[in-house]
Amino acid sequence: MTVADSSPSVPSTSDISQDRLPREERRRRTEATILDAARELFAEVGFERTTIRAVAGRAGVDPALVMQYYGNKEGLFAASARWTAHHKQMFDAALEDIPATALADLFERFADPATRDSSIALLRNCLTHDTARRIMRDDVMCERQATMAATIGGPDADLRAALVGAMMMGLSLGRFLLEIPALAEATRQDVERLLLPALTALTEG
Amino acid sequence: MTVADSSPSVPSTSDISQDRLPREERRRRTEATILDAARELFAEVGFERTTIRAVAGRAGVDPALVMQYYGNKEGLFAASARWTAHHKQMFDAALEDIPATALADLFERFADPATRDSSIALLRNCLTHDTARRIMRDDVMCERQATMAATIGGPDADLRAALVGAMMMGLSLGRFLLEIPALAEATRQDVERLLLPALTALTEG
DNA sequence: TCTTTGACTCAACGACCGTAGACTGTTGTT
DNA sequence: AACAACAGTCTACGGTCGTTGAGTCAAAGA
Repeated sequence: MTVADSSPSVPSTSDISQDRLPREERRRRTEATILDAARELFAEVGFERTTIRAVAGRAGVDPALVMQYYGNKEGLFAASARWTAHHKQMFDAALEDIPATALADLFERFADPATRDSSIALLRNCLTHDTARRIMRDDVMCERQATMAATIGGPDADLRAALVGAMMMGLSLGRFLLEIPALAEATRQDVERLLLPALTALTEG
Repeated sequence: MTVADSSPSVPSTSDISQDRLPREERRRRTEATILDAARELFAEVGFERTTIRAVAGRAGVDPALVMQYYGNKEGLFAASARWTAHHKQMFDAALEDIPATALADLFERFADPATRDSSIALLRNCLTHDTARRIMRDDVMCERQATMAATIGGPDADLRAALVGAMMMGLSLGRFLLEIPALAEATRQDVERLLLPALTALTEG
């Protein structure tokens, strides 16, 4: 039995009484409600255990409507896990600011409810779902890596940048997904204080 | 359609012509063959996409036999992903040897065919399967962490050790699972050369 | 007001999967 | 040689899931 099927037809977002709305606006809202429900479930239980019926149930909608809007389950996931690259600031970061910028980016991404679910959905599924893996590798890791490597410079720039990315992934995993006690309960300040020197050793040689 | 169903009844291990064997020995071999096939598939495609029928097919055996030996799919996975703690050497490692020891442990684990599959199976499923997550968190990360923290000492010992563990996880993920080019193609020497100072900054303050 | 468009639902199909129970044939025992 | 034990197989059930096509009903246009 799928865990996600438990929640009945209680919409998660505040879309109560969307009567008296123009048809187009109403459609956009239900479409967004479905997408939010999908993101939540993909983040909570992963792609395989997430059911179209469960998504529809959480969104307060018929399962067939989900198919009509997103084609199939894969399309729904692709729409849910789309990466919002808000690390433009990384472009402007000087060499000595890379560690702090990378850490701040990570913590803010997981603190903001708007980006948290899609980040977790991507992270949780990137080892078992091909689309998630492709996005994580190409759109997240490789792109970040290129940006950082340009600032780092030197013969090992790419590898150094990739290692910084790997460290960030390991931290996210341990703290937010596996919830390893020592990592999950530590304050952001303590993590930054201990990790900054290590990352700096990686960016500056 | 499940990818893993494609391989027909070709046993993976060299158990051809196990006729003329005492019954007890023969049973042990088929049981091991099944477990190997399961480990491979759990490592390759993950728990959900791995089918009892596919495991049986790869082992050259009837699906019902898998059930008879391991009870259910969950039992089969638990038997496949059992962690073989061969990091006893970590106990003897002095403070300044922790980084090198941790890295050597990681590389050897993924190089040895005997431990590689179960490591990948555990890693690939620890975000979407509860048993894998529990083993990864309690039996792998927390235990390692306690061993290292005892050597590190100081008020931040636990967090420092946990961060080292997280770095190792991030590296394993990026290099062996996601196969991020810069990480997967780098030599072991280059990775160690760049990572050792960073890990040392973490263990010694 | 009549018609049409489109958001949304209902009911069901077909496939796959985990699992169970009865069955077969060979091996070891007396 | 007859019998018992057991590794291994065959067949099928019950359930779930992704997906589909026909149908419903309210809102927009003429």
